[in-house]
Amino acid sequence: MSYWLQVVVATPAHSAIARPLTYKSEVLLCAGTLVRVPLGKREVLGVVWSVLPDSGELPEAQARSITSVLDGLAPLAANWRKLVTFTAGYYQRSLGEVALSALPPQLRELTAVQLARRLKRPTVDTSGPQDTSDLIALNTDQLRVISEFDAENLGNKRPALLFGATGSGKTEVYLRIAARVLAQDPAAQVMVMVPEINLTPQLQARFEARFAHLGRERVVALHSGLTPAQRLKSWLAAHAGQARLVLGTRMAVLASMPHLRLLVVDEEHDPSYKQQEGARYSARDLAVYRAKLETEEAEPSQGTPQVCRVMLGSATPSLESWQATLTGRYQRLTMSERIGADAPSDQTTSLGATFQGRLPNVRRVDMNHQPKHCVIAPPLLAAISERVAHGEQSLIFLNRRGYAPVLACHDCDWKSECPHCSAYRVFHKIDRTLRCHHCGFTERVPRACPNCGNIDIAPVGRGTERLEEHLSELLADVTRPDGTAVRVSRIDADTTRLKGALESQLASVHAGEVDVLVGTQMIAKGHDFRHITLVAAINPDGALFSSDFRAPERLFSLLMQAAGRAGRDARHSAASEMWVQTFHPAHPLFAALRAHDYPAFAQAQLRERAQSGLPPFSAQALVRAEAHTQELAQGFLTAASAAAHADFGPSEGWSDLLKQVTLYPAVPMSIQRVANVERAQMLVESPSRAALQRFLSGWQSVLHATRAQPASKGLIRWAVDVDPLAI
DNA sequence: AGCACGCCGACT
DNA sequence: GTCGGCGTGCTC
Repeated sequence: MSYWLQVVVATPAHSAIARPLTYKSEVLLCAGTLVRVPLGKREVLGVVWSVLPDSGELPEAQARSITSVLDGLAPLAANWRKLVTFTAGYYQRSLGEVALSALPPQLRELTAVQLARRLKRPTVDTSGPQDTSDLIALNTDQLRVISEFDAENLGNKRPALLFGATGSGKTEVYLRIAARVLAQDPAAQVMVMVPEINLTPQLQARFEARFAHLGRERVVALHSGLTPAQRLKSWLAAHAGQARLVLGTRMAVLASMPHLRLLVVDEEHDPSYKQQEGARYSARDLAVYRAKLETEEAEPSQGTPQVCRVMLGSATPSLESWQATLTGRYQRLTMSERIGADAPSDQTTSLGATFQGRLPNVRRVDMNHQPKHCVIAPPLLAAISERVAHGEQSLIFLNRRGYAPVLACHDCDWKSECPHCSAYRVFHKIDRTLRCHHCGFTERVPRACPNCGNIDIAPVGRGTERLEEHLSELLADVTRPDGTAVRVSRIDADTTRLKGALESQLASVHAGEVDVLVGTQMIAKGHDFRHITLVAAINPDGALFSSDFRAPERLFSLLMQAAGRAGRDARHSAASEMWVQTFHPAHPLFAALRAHDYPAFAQAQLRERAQSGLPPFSAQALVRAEAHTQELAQGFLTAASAAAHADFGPSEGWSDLLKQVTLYPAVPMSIQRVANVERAQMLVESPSRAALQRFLSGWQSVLHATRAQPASKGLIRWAVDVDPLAI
């Protein structure tokens, strides 16, 4: 007697296999069981998706038998499979791709025997003392938002958005609500997500200290910075229910957590929650969906209903989440106090209410009234000098690494273009190279113009490397209080390439070994520099008139976050400043920034978005195509668009659906060619998210059929990006 | 994605 | 004469 199993395996969306494959088994296995199955000449990991009474459409003889069962592992729960099914459907990818990418990579290599050996290792449960900081009083804001959050447990259990400025004590709120969920139910699990790996160690230490009483290994991290073995270990602990709290990046949202009762998404506006390859999911949006999935409706006969809440937190929420609080779909929790000062970190202090930290004063520098071509306006330079003389630190932002974005010949029109991309190569003075930031192509800087032989080739524009050099020259005569010379330093992706480099450079800033720190946005996030009293944005104007409608939102968030770096130390906070150099000082974005008024900024942005029918007032998807010629890439998209309109819609009501969906013409992507591949994209938009979803599902087969046409020969790949962040 | 099969250039 | 380039096609 054989059983017929539907098994999902890791097949990419491009392959014809989008649905589960049928295998034979001599033993009955339940859905969610992990198995190893033969696929072609290989043996791969698969997940049993369902059990069938027969082999279905497939002739029985063609079905192969499963190789082995990973029976040491509990089957993946129904809710996990529902989450994967939703993710695959919503983001237009195959079930197998989503399911298998949610499992730790090492699980694919392990045989059943190796896994059994791994699982046998006992975990020592050594409880530690409870963190005494639990005894520290919360401020009134924190107490209020927690009780508001709790009140929803009895109501409609909406997702909550915790809106609170940098340093208002959001982390302590997360800790408290997590602690209570864990205490109420000895099996309960909590997931806390952060945008970047950089931010996990300090947060992990804080969570581990607070939950030490639960025992060792009850708090685990899950992110791409872990070794394969660590990742497997964390995943297994979460899957077995052993780990009570999982701290992770976006990938963690798909982890198996059978007793999940709370999800926290810190810095929910952060773009890194959107996966940028493969299944392009938004971990924040999936967290909201997952909480809903895990919240069972109370069954009359049963006792307490199972509740899983989700809390999103930000000082500058995404406009999507903010809009949801305006319509009442999300619960808004506001914290307006900034905790000051004397606390060891941004956590609560009994003095919080008395010594409230103040947000820095924002100063706009009108660059129209400054000397031509100056990089640092004289008043800003004077302010920085003064800070140095007082022994205070300054932070200078420029979102462009390298020495200069372009190298150009003065005689002919040669510029440092990348031969493989439609972009300029950036001049890096430190190793005298020209580097393409898109494909990585690197060459030594030529001595003379490769085109005309002229020696006079010069850098155009400024990056962090050049700004650091420039500032060192400008500040050469400035001395510190002890009479020693000023110390200018730089932190960006180039200076932190080596492992541990970021940590050591941050430590050097903390130790006061740096007076002026130059850097890209990577230093705006999370790092708590206590002695910085001046923050300056050198050239933020680019985002004001960008073709990307989300650019102002990102800029506002970045500047608010940067401003939050200044004056966290109460001794200086009254005098701390955020400087913004701009040619458009009257821009409303800066007015809102000056007032630290996110709600005003959001209101203005949402009004514009509503008028233009942009998200969150519409739903978007992008189809991207790559080919060796731009014509072919665009041709594929145009053909797929035409096929969607041709009268052979895949389902009933297709033409009505089309009326609710706009397909824009195919256009080259903003960087048209990368590594000698031409890229094109097409925007699909609808006022209704549901209509867009139905359209994309129906269109999927049309896209595959278009790909199979002879005209599409030479197309390298295509993919759909649902809810894209950049257009 | 892997891993095959399948036709055209520089090598022991 | 072969080794190997990666274009095209299949995997229950």
